[in-house]
Amino acid sequence: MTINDIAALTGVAASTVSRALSRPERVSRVTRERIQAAARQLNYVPNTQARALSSGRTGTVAVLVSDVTNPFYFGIIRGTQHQLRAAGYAQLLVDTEESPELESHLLGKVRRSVDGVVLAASRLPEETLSVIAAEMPVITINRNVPGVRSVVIDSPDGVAQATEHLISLGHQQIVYVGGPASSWANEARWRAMRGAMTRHGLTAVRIGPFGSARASGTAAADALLNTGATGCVAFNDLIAIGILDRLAERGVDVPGEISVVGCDDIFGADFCNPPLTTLTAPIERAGRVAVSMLLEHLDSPARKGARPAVILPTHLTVRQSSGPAPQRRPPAPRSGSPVVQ
Amino acid sequence: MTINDIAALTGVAASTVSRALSRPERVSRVTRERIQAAARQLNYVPNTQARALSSGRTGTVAVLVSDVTNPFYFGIIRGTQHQLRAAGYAQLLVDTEESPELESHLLGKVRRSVDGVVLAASRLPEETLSVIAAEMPVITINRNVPGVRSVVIDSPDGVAQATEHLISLGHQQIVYVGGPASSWANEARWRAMRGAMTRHGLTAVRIGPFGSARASGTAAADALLNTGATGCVAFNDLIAIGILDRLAERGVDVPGEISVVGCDDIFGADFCNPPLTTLTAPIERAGRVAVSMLLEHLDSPARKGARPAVILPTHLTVRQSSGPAPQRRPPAPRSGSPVVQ
DNA sequence: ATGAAAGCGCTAACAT
DNA sequence: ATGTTAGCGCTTTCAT
Repeated sequence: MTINDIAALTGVAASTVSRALSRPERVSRVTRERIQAAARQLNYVPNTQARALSSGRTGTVAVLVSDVTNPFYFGIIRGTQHQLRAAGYAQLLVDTEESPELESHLLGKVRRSVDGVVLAASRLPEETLSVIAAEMPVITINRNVPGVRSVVIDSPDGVAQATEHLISLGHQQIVYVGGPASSWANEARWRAMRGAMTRHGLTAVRIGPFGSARASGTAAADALLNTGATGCVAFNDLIAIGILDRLAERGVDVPGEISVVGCDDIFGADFCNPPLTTLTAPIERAGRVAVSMLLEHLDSPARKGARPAVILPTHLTVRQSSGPAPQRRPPAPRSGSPVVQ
Repeated sequence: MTINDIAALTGVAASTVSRALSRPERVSRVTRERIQAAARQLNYVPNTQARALSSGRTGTVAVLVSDVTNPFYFGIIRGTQHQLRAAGYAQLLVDTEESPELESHLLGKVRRSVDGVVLAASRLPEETLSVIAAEMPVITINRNVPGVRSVVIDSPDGVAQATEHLISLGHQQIVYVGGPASSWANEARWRAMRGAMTRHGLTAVRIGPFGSARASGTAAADALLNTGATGCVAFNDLIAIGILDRLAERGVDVPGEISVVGCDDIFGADFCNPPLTTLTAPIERAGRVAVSMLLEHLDSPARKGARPAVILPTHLTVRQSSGPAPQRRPPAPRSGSPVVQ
């Protein structure tokens, strides 16, 4: 089933069939309708590869995530999937496994197979990113590099809010539980927290880095207790939930003895125990916006400057893992050695 | 950067370059190394489209899920992603949005763009599935159709275990909370539960169908209370967690007044409140095995009969949402009209 | 408005 | 073992 079959059936040239199907306006109404009818009748489906080979456009967009295992990306993937589908694009899902090398390698591999790329949480250095963005349409999520279109979720602002929230509850010693060292968002969140603390004459403490996994919460919770803090803001909900697990295991009451605030509001944050106070991020929307911007750029690469970066707001969702600071000084560090930076 | 550039640089024919890169053993050692060196130096990346167009193989596998939003599929996607990557394949992720029409349409669209398809929870009728499987390499997950390779998670067996578990705790009135009507797994689970109940001289009751979403749990919980049952097994964890939400909202104690058992053991089932007793399914493994079987078939379509279907065992994980049946007769139905089938 | 013809980059016979 | 020659199915000049 090729355009040639349709051409034979309708008695026109293959090129006319091609036009009727790709640029209907360039063909007379009657032939167009005849061709389209034949195509429908023959149940014709264009061959993507052939089309791509001659036109250079693949109708596919790659979405790179650093870890398919992380629920945060599920939200992103939902958003991209939704928007891509609506525009008739296919989605190539790629897991870079937190490795800059792999990311760069895979990017090279898919380069010719896609029209553009959504980089959700790239681990690549700035320069590399700039170079890549110059070679192909790229949009990053939660990563701000000059000259590269991006959508970033304003978690830093949210982290500041979260910090104020804890401070207003009487907490004085608040710890930032750091995420992966290579994460751009991690640094941004830490800076925001430190800033907020400083504005209140307090000193922020940071522990970590920890991996973005629930299991990391164990070590994080132990380190956290060791600091003697009464509250913490974790890099993300996964770690926060892990901290909750460990704290329960060690018999520490949340929020009675210690308040825990997460980040992102992933699936599960509202039904864990206690339900997690967290920064609600428009994750799915970030995915959708990223794709919109990318496709917008694909359609008119001319307007280079248009919407180079959009920032999506977050808000604090207070649930039950945060509460007033304990009245009495928290007990001294319990055990183990500090992991304070 | 094409094979022609490499050919020019090394002074051989393009076809030799092609061979050196795709079937290294068919080229003399020296030329092969010379070519490979040149390819590396020029940073050559083969054009997937062109390769696909002439060879018919795309190096891509489509994974169709009925709803990217459902955490169950995250597990599947992880598994397929992992295994596909290991074999050097790319993964095209497709969401069929629970619609058989859309599924069939998208299948037609991607048909020529992929080497094979993994159908995770197909909503297509048997005949359609048979037809498609005859036309292209297909493997289904949790869907058993004669003549179609499949990997099915033995949840029915698990549901039987779960039912016995509840019976052994003294429950007599146990309800099956049904999932989507179009789900093959849903029917299989219901049959398993009914069978187990019958073996113990009890009568199973089914409510539903409900959609595979946490929000469905609200209606499900209300209908459940209305039956006066002391225990239930839900089609999946998403619904079960939704039931837990609603039960808490209505002040019903779990497992004191009613026991809730889920199915699949998705992310979150272990940290919801109370932690969910559920059937632990090897979800990720199902994805991996599906891909292995598919690729195995792609490599040697000859052995048609090899491993036509594999069944993956499940096991019951007892947590805190199930317990002894309440001593006294449960209170009479509370409100609303029954949704009993 | 339509047709003819030349490729896109690669693989796959067929020769040598 | 390597070179030659056709295409794969489509888009896209360039003619008409």
